[in-house]
Amino acid sequence: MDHELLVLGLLKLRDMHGYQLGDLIDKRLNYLTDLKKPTLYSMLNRLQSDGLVTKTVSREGHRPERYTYSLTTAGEARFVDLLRDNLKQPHMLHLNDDIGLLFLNELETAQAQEYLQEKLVAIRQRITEMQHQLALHERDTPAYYTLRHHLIHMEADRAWLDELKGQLKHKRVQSDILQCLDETHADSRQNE
Amino acid sequence: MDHELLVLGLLKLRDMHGYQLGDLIDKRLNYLTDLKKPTLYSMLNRLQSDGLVTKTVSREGHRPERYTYSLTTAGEARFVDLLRDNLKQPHMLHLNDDIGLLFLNELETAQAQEYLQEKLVAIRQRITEMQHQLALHERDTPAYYTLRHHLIHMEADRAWLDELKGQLKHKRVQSDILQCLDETHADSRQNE
DNA sequence: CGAGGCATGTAACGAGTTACATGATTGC
DNA sequence: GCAATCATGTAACTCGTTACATGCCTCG
Repeated sequence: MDHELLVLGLLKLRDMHGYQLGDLIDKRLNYLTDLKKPTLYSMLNRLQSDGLVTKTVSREGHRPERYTYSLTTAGEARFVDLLRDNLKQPHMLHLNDDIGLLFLNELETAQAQEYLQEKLVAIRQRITEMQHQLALHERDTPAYYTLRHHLIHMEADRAWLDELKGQLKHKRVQSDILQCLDETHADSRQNE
Repeated sequence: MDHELLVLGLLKLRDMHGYQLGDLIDKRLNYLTDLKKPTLYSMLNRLQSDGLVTKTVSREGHRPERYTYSLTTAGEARFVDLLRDNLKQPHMLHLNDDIGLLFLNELETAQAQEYLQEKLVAIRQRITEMQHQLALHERDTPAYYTLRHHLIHMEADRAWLDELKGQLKHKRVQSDILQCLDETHADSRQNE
């Protein structure tokens, strides 16, 4: 539902046509999500049949037709609902990096280190890019907030990778993911 | 593909049947992802028809049948491929919280503060829970790594929310999300 | 004149969710 | 005896992706 919140919110700030909306999300808000254009277009159609937005055709010269969308009253109400939920809810954050991390000891230490180093370099670069982007915005604007929030998380990641790099050198870790399986049924019966 | 990595990786550590796998993910690895059982079952079937795992039936007493899965050689190769990609790639992290953050000024300051406070309380609680979970694991084990990584991010979030709370009090922010729209086409023509 | 941007889609597909079905066993 | 747990699924659905289609405009 967060994509819906995004689209309704942007339309609340200003009426827009689909392509404009899509470009904005692709080019300026790509750090928030990566909603693709076809998904967006079909969502706009759904929002319209749900009565949350209205569509008006317009054409400038001989350029392609534009369908400009505006929020209806129902759309505004829906927006507020979604916003409230989004702000209250502590979104469960699922970091896909962690899944690889879980199997780190299935690889040679040297290999793992090489891969993680690659990731670290890429993250450092992203951080720099984002810092430049952040510099373009005034303090205490919404875009500033989200960029800063993002940056904080990326820096947390970088710090983490630095820490991990150091620890990997020293010891060979052993897996304990499955320990619970043994514990759980240890008293009742043997598993496998 | 990360779910596939997870399942293959767990099966590499130990042969398991579907329910066992599902329970492990639900109860011990819920901070990593929230793969549901039906999804898991259908994935296991797909992995089997792709020749990455094999299935063997077993029954203990009159309990329901179990289908125990093991990695094939192809499965192991696939696992290593996925693991390499996962470790190298700096996953783009899309924080859904940020979408709400973007529209913070569409709400009364007091309201926004109330909602964010609610989120903050929930996050603090999660941090405590996770600290307890972390205490159960030895240092330098894979589970320890992932839990610690997670904790780092949640603490980053908490710090961020504390910072934001302070800043919201002072000033009324104004939206600058759309500034780029005006800029981009300012020279060519008027938008809307 | 060709590449790339503007503007909107369709079609086929895949991954994931919820709700439901089944049937046995265990624990209170 | 009733609820929860064990164990495996099916069916219908939503969301999202990729690849493709169309056609006009602008810039070099």
